[in-house]
Amino acid sequence: MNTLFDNLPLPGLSTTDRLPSAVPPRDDLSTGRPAGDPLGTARDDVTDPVERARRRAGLSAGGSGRPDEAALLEGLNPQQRAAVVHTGGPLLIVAGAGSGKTRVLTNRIAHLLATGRARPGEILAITFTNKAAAEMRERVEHLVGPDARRMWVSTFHSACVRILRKEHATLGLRSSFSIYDAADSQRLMTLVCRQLDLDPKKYPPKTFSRKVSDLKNELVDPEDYAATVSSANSFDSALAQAYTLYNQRLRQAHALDFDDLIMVTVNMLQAFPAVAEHYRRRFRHVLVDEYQDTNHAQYVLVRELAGVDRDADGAGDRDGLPPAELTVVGDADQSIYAFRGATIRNILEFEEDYPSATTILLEQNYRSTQNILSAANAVISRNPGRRAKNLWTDSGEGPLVVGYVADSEHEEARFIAEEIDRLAAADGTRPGDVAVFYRTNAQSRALEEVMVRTGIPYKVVGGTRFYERKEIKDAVAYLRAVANPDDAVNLRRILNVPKRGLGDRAEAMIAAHAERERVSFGAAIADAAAEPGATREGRPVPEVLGLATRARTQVRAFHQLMEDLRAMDAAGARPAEVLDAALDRSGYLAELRASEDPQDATRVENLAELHAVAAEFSEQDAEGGLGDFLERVSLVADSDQIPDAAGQEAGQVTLMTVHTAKGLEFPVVFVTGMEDGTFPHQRSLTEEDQLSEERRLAYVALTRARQRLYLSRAAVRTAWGMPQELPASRFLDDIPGSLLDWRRAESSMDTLRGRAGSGFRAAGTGYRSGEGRPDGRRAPARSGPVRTGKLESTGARLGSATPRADVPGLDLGDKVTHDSYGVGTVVGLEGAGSSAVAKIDFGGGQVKRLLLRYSPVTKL
DNA sequence: CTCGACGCCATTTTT
DNA sequence: TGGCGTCGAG
Repeated sequence: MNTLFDNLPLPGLSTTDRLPSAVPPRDDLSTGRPAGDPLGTARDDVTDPVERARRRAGLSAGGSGRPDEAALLEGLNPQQRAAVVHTGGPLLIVAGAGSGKTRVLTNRIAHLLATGRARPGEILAITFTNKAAAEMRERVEHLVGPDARRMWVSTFHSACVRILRKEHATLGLRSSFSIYDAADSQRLMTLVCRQLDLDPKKYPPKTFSRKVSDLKNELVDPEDYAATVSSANSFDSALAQAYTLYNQRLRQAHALDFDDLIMVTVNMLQAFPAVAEHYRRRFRHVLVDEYQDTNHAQYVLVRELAGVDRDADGAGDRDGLPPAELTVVGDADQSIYAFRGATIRNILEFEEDYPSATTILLEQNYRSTQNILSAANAVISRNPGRRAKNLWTDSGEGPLVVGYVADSEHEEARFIAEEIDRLAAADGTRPGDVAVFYRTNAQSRALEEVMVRTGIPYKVVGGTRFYERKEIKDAVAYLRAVANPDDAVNLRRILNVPKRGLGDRAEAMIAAHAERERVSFGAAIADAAAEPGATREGRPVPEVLGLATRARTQVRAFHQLMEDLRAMDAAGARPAEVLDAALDRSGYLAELRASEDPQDATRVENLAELHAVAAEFSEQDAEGGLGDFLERVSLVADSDQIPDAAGQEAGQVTLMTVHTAKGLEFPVVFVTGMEDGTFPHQRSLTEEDQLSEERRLAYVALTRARQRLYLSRAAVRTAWGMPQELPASRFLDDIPGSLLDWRRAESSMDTLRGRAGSGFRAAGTGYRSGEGRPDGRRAPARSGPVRTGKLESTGARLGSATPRADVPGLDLGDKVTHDSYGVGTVVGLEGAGSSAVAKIDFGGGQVKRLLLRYSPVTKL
């Protein structure tokens, strides 16, 4: 990913002579609050022409003597160059996979600075991951020197946190507000639902939590939502209620969830024009990476920060500011986060949103061989309604894409391991050059087993993440509760962790007290801990009812612990010290250590790891308090532990999901599980939108490969303990046969049957790998490498008696029987072939939409 | 209040 | 298949 860039000759960029010596030194640690100086006048006031000239001179000093601006354009193709130098109106850079977009973005920023068109403090560059942000910052810094530190290069979320921390008073939030991740939010939602007496079966908190997230991404607040809901719909009105209460609870806890970070910032900017103006004056250049993954809230945020495209609507602006220069970079074909609210329309309709926009297409790929690109293009080109784009490369054909059909996931894994060994022997491919992708985390198991067995060093990226581990969440909950005494969710989490005899009952009493007295849960704990008859601010502390003496003693101890920890924090203890004290004095660590469970040993190690992170944090930022550390923990999470180290330095094969792989590249890539039902995922098969997203996902997967690409599938995959036979992925069908080198084109079963086939076994047949089919014969369906068109292999599995591979010719009104739903009537038919769907009324109000391909439906 | 048993349910997830 | 949450018995 960085090779292009690293090889670029950069004359005259020794960073030492970059800074005009006239500029007084300033502590770079103070960048946390640079916005007090919106125009950056205190430091880089370069309105002085002399100073400006000096800066330019500094930039072009030394080396080849060529102006630095030229160096920034060196080695770029015409489109890239145009993107770097573009001036003025909004700019959309449509950057295909591997087209050097990061380089363009960084060079563009450097160019802005080099030409004096922008000062570092005026730049806001937004990425989606902390890693991408760090990388960009580093690269720009490398180009233009330490001045670059004054830029804001961050994720949407951390930029918002930075703004919100500064403006917390405006919002009535304490500055150490808590940030709830998805798990915290869900916990809170569970509490809320329970309080509302909602039946968790009918109204699952998990679903509610997700819906609320969706609503926030759409900037729909509880009142808005309640207004749209008809009282007739019990689900929606329950949701509206829950949303309202959930938000109240958040506010009481001085907490924001992830989605709030964006939404609240947007709301604030809209509600307080002066605040908005402040940031607009500051950020004269707004650059957004991965624009295709922005959701509506982020889209609006960008508009608020950059200002609308007034050239177009001619509307006067209140603050008399022209809009900032907006640059967005993205690739609609790589949008794979729609399920989380990302909307591809943001990039597709950028030109409508910003009528004066310029669009630049980057289509030359510097990453992959032509065969790999052709395969990827073939897959993505099937997506409907897509803006045509064709990636090309001049780096040669390269080897064919290798295909492999295994009998089972174990066989698939074995093939991969053998191939890795073979490549190592043949051309010295190192494990670190290799990545293995899969659609879902569960698929890593078989791969890992083989890696362990064959001794290939490997590393699984993703999965249960460090900060999502229970013990880490517990420890962090202590810290959060220390920093924010009102944080109900985290207090409740640790109230009885480790066990201190404060169970549901005690918790409920405290919660009831908080409700009754209209105080926070934390305050209620304080009340419960108070001596009988104690007073606070002249008034008697209200008694917490229903709390047994025993429980009261425990609450007191707990409260004392928390207060002591808070005192430590207030006295300036480092986060690591507070963490130490919390784990130690609570008995948490002791409990783990005493445990026999080997899992608990790893938990202790994980906590040690967290401690190390905290210690390291203080080394980097000696002034950083608990709040700063928590912010880091909440937002940075472990994205940096994952990536670059993965491939390069360590000689380990990288195992990860395709989602995780986005933005990375490897010389050798194995994409596994190329089966309909695995990739594309089962649940996306019936919805066109979702299928399109799967296809984009496949596109992302394929375009990660530089030299060699392997696509493999398993004829039988065991999911949830049940072996299932799965047909080849339709994405394989999309790839022209001429690009593929099938090492093994059919499964043993296909061979046994005498025909290649995507055969469907009868529902309920306990097939096990290696076992022959009892019935032997099957209707022909797909063939392996060379497919003769798409046969209608939509075999609804028919009862175990007479399997057929074609669709039962269903018509409206036909009577059918389904293995689990029983007898029903066909009331609707949609689609054809492999995506044929029938609507079947099974009586009793049960109308099901069934994908015939997978449903055990038999015509009667 | 705690612990064990049972039953349910299972994508992807930058922040 | 396994992880989690809810239920009943001590």
